Amino acid sequence: MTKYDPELSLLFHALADPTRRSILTRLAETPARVTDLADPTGLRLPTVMRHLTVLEEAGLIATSKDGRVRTCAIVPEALDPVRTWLDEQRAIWEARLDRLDDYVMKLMKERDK
Amino acid sequence: MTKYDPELSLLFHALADPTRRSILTRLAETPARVTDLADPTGLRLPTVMRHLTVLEEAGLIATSKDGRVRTCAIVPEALDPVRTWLDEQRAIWEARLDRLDDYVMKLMKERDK
DNA sequence: ATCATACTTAGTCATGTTGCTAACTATAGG
DNA sequence: CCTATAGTTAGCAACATGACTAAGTATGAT
Repeated sequence: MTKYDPELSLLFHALADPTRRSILTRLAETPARVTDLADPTGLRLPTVMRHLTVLEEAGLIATSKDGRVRTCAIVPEALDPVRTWLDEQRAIWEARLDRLDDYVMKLMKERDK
Repeated sequence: MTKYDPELSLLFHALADPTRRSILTRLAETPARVTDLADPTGLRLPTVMRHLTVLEEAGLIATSKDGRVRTCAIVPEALDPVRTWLDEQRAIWEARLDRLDDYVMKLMKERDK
């Protein structure tokens, strides 16, 4: 299932940037305005805006504008597909672990040669 | 903790590509040679090699060369940091869920206006 | 020794990403 | 009305990414 999943790609890509992860962590505390989010990053507003767009397109945050202020908040369930994929992988990987174990060990040793 | 984590960035970035995810899934079944991995992707060898390098640098796979054949295998524990980060986030996010819930709902509605 | 196999390396190309500045729009406050 | 605030848009530069071809190296088979 989910052979080629654009949603996962969007999510993983959004999470691959440290600035975006820090924004998410910040938003986990409380919703915030764009300026509030930009401040601790040391980046300019347009740059942060772009990061917010990426996060929003991945579904990780939702934003709304009230007057001239845009407020951003996390969408907690957005991480579900990631967690699901991870669980699926772990299931498969662990099922094969027995017969892979020796193999991997051998490879690891060889890799460090 | 892990304010700015290059390891997480490497992992998430490696997982953001569907081809790389399909390679991982394929490797979950059994170790495989580079050619075996390239075949189902429809991509050329050098392209697949690059993907393998990304996966290896992220620590997701280990490879070794025996004669002229390079064999690749998954490194199951490589996903641990991802899982840990996800769990951390969920913990924070869910802790704030009560007071965020109304807020998010409002934002979601507004977003779809 | 010769030849096919299995990568590997080098170099190109188009596109995407991340940062910036400058200039613009829209709203709140005095 | 005027001005500061909050965001937005446009456009640029530097570098990264993902694909390719062409040519090289190393190894197994005959």
